[in-house]
Amino acid sequence: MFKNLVIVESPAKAKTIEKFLGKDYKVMSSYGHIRDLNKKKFSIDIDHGFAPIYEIPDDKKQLVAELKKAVKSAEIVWLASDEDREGEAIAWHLCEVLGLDPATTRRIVFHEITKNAIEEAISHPRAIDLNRVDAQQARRVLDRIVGFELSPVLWKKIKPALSAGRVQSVAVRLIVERENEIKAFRSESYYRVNATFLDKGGAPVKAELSRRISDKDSAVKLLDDCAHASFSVKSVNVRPVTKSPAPPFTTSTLQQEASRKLGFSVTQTMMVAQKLYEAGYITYMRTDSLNLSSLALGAIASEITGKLGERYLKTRQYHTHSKGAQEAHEAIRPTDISSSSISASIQEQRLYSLIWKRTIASQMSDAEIEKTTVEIQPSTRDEHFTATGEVINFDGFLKVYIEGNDDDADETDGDLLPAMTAGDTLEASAVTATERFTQQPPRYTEASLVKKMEELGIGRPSTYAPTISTIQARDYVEKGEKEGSERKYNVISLDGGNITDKVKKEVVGSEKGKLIPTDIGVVVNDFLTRYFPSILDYDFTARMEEKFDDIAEGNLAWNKEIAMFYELFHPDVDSALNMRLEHKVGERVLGVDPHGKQVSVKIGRYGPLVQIGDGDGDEKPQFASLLKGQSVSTITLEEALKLFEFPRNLGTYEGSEVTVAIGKYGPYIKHEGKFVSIPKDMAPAAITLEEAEELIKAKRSAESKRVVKTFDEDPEVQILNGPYGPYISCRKSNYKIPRTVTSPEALTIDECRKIMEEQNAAPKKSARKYTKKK
DNA sequence: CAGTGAGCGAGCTTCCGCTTGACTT
Repeated sequence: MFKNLVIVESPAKAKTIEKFLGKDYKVMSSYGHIRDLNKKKFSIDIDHGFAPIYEIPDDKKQLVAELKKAVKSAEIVWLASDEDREGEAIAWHLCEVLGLDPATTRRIVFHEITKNAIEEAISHPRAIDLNRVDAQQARRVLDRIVGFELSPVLWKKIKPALSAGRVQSVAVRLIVERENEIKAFRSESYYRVNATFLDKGGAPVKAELSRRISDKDSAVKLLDDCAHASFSVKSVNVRPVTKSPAPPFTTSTLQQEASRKLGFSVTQTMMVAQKLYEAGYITYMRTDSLNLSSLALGAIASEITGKLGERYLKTRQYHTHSKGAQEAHEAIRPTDISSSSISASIQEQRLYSLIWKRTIASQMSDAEIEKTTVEIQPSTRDEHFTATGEVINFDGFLKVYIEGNDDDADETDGDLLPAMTAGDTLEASAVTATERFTQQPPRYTEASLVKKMEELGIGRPSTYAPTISTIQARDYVEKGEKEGSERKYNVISLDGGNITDKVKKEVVGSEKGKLIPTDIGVVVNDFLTRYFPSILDYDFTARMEEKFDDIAEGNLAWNKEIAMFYELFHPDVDSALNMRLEHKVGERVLGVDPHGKQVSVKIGRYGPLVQIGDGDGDEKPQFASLLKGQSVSTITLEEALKLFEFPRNLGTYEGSEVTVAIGKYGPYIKHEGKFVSIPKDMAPAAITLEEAEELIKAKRSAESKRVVKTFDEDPEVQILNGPYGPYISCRKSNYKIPRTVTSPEALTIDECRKIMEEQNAAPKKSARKYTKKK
């Protein structure tokens, strides 16, 4: 028996605040939402005011039972879910399910987990805000309608099991449109001219010409002019600049910075952050707030003054400018700022250190920098050279943390310049014109896509990472694997009066980890933007958010707004479903084959394919899948016809046939009933018998390493090497080697038998379904 | 692991936002 029951969203939070509240309070967690629409059914009663039909999912039933029991034995129930739209709805669902009265149940909120904030919240309970709950219901119902009406259109018109939604479809659109910009981009070359001058004392001054030179002839001419010029200082300009620190982390900026500085994927960042949160090292990691609690501000201030001195402190409160931010939590910060490092896994330490530095820096003074610009005039030309130098007079926050940058800028200013005054003469020791190329727009990375999504207000901190996984799982987008390629460029130098011309090489255009649309992504996007332009509009979410705000204010009725939307949206769905097109969506006719039959490419049930014959006559068409790296939009007739040359017989090796074929998992070589995959960088159409033999040999040697140990006593028991490390195999059954075993190769047959027995005896835990791709 | 894609037919797939498990032979 206890007096008070407090329900929060997160179990880690429950643990923390239970400590603050004392023994009269029991704190439990709802683990997020406890009710939702059915996972598979539409669950919206369109004819009755779009009433949502909620249910408690199976994996929440036990939790709900426990909450019900706790409610019975409590005198007062406090609903302390987050102070945002979803939190309000969670509180309301709790009332509905637990049989509490929304009008009288005490609803409390706190933005920070401190004793003061919690006591303050307890002393100011309010009722549930039903208008805000309605805004959440509108959001939920809208997303269900869009997702569950649009996806089936794609199943019918393009390919089964595809999906569309308010957030994911716009994310895909961003990536497809960026790719289109890149395709339309034509790189141009120009010359950048750098020079090193020497002052009277022989000190070097690095400078760059104030304008770009468009072509090689002009560059040579300029260098020639410089060879016959004298140089003098035209002007010296010194001005102070200040730099301010970046605000503390939100989910989005943490994902970006962990990607730039630690090379983490957004999922990885969130997994590591979750660990840190559960261990009590950091505050909540799914947040859009820049706010730091007053307690935290005080602790950070004393940390800075104590370690670095008063001069480095500048207390700042940041305010978010993000669209749709709901600020239910604090910014992401260490819970104990006096710990600059923690003992945990390497990844956890690195992420923690990043958060610690960013948090400290956000409360530090501006850096004070003196920027010097010197203009250097050649006697033979109108344009001048510019040298810039920086002197840091006071480092401020730079002492601790510098924010990363997405574009790989190759500017280098910040050199120290020798003292110069106008009229000084300088001597040119070297002038170099380097060929450069205008840059195509950069492809999105996971992190830069999150940044863009946040700017547009689509998605929430809890969904950035899952959305990026979804669009990859649906094969709309994939991460680039191509390393960069070599490019040649000219370097023309003037050195000691002679002009020399060299060709250098650089590696550019690496696509590793960049998001690139697939054929399916492109076709789905073209289809959706054409037939559902309003949903795919970048401002759709922002406009809906305004409606939700009005609903939350009590100025609009949620189901009327949904009805208005539905009246416009649903007819578009119907007409898209029923339209008849001459060609399948995304189909492209390449021409005719030698027999005069039509050759076309399109998206089939299993992905992109080529088809010979249009199926009009009696003859059955022929099909072949496109290879990885080939695209519906760029494949030529010739390349398409080559795909029908498989399986290809290469000849014989060790007396048996060697054939090349295209399978479900890509191109492969078949020999004596064994399959050998062909690596991505080899063209299956051009592979030779010799190359195939090499691959077969390589596969055999890998195979021989697979067996770690066999036993004379029992040939059916083997220790094998698998992707997760060594394991025991016996008659098609596999057994995990316990973690306590340090050297599996030393296991005896008896030990193996014991391990197998134990695992056979152990009740097989209800095998969780693993949604494995392919 | 290693084609499958029409001409039968049924049944399945799918959204966004809150939360954490239990799981890797």
